[in-house]
Amino acid sequence: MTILFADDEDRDRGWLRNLLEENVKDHPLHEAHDGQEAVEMAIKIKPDLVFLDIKMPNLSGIKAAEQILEKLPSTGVIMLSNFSDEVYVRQLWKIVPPDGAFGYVLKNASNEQVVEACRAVLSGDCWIHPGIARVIQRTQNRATNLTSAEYEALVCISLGMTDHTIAKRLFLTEKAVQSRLKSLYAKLGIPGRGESNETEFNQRCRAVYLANKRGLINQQELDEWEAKLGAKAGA
Amino acid sequence: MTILFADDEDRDRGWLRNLLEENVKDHPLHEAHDGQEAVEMAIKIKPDLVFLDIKMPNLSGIKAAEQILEKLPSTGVIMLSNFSDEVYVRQLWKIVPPDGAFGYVLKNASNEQVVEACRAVLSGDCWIHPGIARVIQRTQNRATNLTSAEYEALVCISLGMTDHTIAKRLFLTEKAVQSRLKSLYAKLGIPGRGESNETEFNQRCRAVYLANKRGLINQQELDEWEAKLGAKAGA
DNA sequence: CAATTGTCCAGGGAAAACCCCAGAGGCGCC
DNA sequence: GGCGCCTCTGGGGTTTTCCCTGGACAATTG
Repeated sequence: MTILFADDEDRDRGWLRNLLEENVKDHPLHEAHDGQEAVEMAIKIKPDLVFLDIKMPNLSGIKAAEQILEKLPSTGVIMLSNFSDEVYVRQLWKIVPPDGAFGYVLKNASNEQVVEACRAVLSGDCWIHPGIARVIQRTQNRATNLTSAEYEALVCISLGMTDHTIAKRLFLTEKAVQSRLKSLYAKLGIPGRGESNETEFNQRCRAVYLANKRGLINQQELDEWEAKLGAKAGA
Repeated sequence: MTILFADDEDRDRGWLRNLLEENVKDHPLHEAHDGQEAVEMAIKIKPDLVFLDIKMPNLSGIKAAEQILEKLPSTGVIMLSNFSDEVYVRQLWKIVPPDGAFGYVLKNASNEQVVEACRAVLSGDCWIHPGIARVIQRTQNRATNLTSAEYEALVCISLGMTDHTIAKRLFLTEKAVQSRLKSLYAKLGIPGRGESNETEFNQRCRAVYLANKRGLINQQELDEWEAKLGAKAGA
């Protein structure tokens, strides 16, 4: 029962170490300081359980988890996050094997909750922080869950692209782009021009605002997309 | 030399207490758990130094600082923040008396840095975290520093309002709104339609993206504005 | 005082965003 | 097979946003 945990913040790492030493005894503990290191160490020591901070330099916790699960699918993974962002839940959902055990705990969790999550995952169960229960629900709700096409469009307008630019980048017609946007607006519940007698919105900006508010996107994610799409454009 | 510190997170509060006990000896320490409590305690015990987390329930650290400085202008204030958001620096700049001592430290600061900031403020100096030096610079640069009119416009489009809606809310003509937006775009360095041969942007959304990226605005701030402006609209 | 800067306002024009309608192909599911 | 869902497509429209030029006023600054 080996445990690996990765976090770039000294303070959080210390907290986690103390916590695990006291409460989950007799497990060898290993520390990593970023995502890259976590992956390398995991492959070497083949831990049963991995704690990963989401926000880490070099390699995000999500991507680290992806690589680790690729090589060692039976590893238990517990994500640590400061935020209840839906983006991450989305991504995690994709990379975790259907029968895999994983946990998602927010950093403001109590010590007991972390221990609980730890025990659950070690015994093959999942543990989801109460604070993101509703987020999980939303990702499984038909009416509000975005398709990947809609999500792509959302990212693009969030970066400030025009319909025309999006069409070029994604190899679509402008009509297709507008079609995606239309259904995106509908799913986010943004009233159209005719509807809703008083409040008038610029749907494009409103969509960005709501998406941010719901944690569908966040600045870090967008910056990565910007780098990706920008590079494609330059070529 | 009394010290008061306020933070809603148990973990951070414990960290701060230990740190101060060990390094800044012989000062009575007082804890508050939110902004409101911090203000009340400050008025009672009249501390020489106050640590305030920016993100707190009931009353934000900024607002708490404002109220404390109103009653006790000679209090030294050190803000603790997770982020290097320009919004907060903007706001802090306004409420701190010109000759007041204050500090701004990010939460990922080392223990030494916190002690250093503490000592500086106690002896009447300011201490600004290295990570936000450039942000401070920008707030004082003519070409990039937004006027309050431009900032208002920025907030409004970030919330997803149309020109027309903004005009109504702010009691302006649409032309005036567009005028504000135009200079906002210019200051953010967003190329217009004709310029910049290839890259085409939807300036409105692009402005929101860049403003978020630079920390001019953030979700929490926007939510507060939304509540404020929404209420005004309902009346 | 003059010069600068920020703000507001105007008209007219081009482009982008959004609206409604409808249809067709692909996909998985019962 | 029939059904629903997602997606792209088309035509033909309205509204909004953005552009340009230009003027007026107040406050600040040299």
